[in-house]
Amino acid sequence: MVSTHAAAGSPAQARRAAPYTVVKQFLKDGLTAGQWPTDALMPSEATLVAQFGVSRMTVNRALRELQSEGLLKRVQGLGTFAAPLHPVSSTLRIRDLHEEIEARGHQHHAVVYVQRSEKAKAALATQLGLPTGARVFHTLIVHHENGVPLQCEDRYVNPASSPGYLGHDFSQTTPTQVLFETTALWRAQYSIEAEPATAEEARLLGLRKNTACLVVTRRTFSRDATITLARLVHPGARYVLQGEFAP
Amino acid sequence: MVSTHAAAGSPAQARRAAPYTVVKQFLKDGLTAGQWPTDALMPSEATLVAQFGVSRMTVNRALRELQSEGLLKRVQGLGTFAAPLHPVSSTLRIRDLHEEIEARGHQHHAVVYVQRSEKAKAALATQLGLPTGARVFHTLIVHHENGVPLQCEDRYVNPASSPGYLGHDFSQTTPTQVLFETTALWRAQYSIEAEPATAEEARLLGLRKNTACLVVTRRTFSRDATITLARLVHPGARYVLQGEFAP
DNA sequence: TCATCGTACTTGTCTAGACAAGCACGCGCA
DNA sequence: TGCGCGTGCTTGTCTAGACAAGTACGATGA
Repeated sequence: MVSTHAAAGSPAQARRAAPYTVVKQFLKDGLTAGQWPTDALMPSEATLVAQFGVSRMTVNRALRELQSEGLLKRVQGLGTFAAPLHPVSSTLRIRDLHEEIEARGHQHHAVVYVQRSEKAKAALATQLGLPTGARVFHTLIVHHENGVPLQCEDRYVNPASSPGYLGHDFSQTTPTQVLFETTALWRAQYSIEAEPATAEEARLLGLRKNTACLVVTRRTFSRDATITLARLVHPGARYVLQGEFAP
Repeated sequence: MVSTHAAAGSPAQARRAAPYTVVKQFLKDGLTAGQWPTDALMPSEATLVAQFGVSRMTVNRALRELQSEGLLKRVQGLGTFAAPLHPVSSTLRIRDLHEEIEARGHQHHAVVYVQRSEKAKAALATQLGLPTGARVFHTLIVHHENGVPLQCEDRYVNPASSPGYLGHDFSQTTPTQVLFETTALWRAQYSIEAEPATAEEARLLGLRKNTACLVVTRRTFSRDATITLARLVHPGARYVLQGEFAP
């Protein structure tokens, strides 16, 4: 095949779409149009090569990317199949609060209530993977957006992971930032639930007791150890997690 | 370079890792070990080609995949840079409730309280992209896990998107499944917040009024129109959204 | 009848080389 | 001094061909 790669088209024209994106778009369009229902056999690489007049590597890249985006399933020796078009599962993005407030163009400030070393009780020690009674760092900070309390951050940190943790001024920087810069973050677990505010949380956030709150519990791990355990309490009426997806 | 592709190694041995995965792992390890701090210049493709003795396409694939995983930033003409190692933002998976319950090996059943066509009030019509007073389908269903009410699903459906919606028996199948099979799902928006249960919700879920609930609001779109608007209310004490990420 | 082998088709991966395009920097010129 | 252009580095993409490996299925033989 002669290389048609070089030229063509008026130079002032918008640049030609890369061939692999053309193939991707073709398949994507067909999928969203219902041309290939779930588990239908898609055209083989050889077919697409012939159809678009490109090399197999190009077609392969298009298919591989669509697979990694979850739109296709590929089985060696069998073929390529249409994946269930997002079985209503989806993903939700969780951002750092400081970032989020700044991104809204609002002002963030933090009030530190607790910043000390404590002896861990049994339950806490277990969660951090430490022996009962081991010393852990504890901070309790309330974050405000434009002066309104938005999050109560109750955090325990494994001293082994971040020995200098307590030395920071958390009215100027956030624990998240500190931990992020001083530890090798490796894995995190989240859970989100609704709970009534405890008496203390209600006081700190300026709420009535038992107000519905959105509670995010986050555990963060380095390769070997638990770095930190955080309980983030948000007034339900003021805080919303939002997400979106598209195939 | 002579092709070393063919042979080597005892045949009974575990198959050699693909070269691109070797390069990927090398870079991943260095990143998590802190060898390249955020925004550090990573080795160029040419360097890695020389270092690993593979072709540029192979190195390129490794780098491209790491970029799509968010671990690297690449700028044409400049180089490859270490991305901030997940700036604590992460993603949370949202699954279909029916799937989720079955996956736990539990029994799911649903009680239908409302299943009819209604005239949309102004606010609702706007959200569905319809004129005020247009007819919309309305279902109100409570889902149980092993007999315990777990979710109250209040859903409005655009008749244009799924004309046969009301014809289904929702004690046997879920609206999610029906809509998924009959419409071309294209995009969805989520929001998650904590709210006290309304009187009606409390009654349906067997809760005291004002109990903290986790409320997921989901809007789903086809390419052109809004398909459905759903309000999913979960008792805070019984339902937890969980997620995890790793680089 | 049933097990086994070969074949055709599929995806998985790699190679060596090529041209395009974006960026930084330094040299030369006005 | 200050502007512009060339040069060298980088990534972005494509090609044609190759071998590997997994699957299905029909043909062959016991």
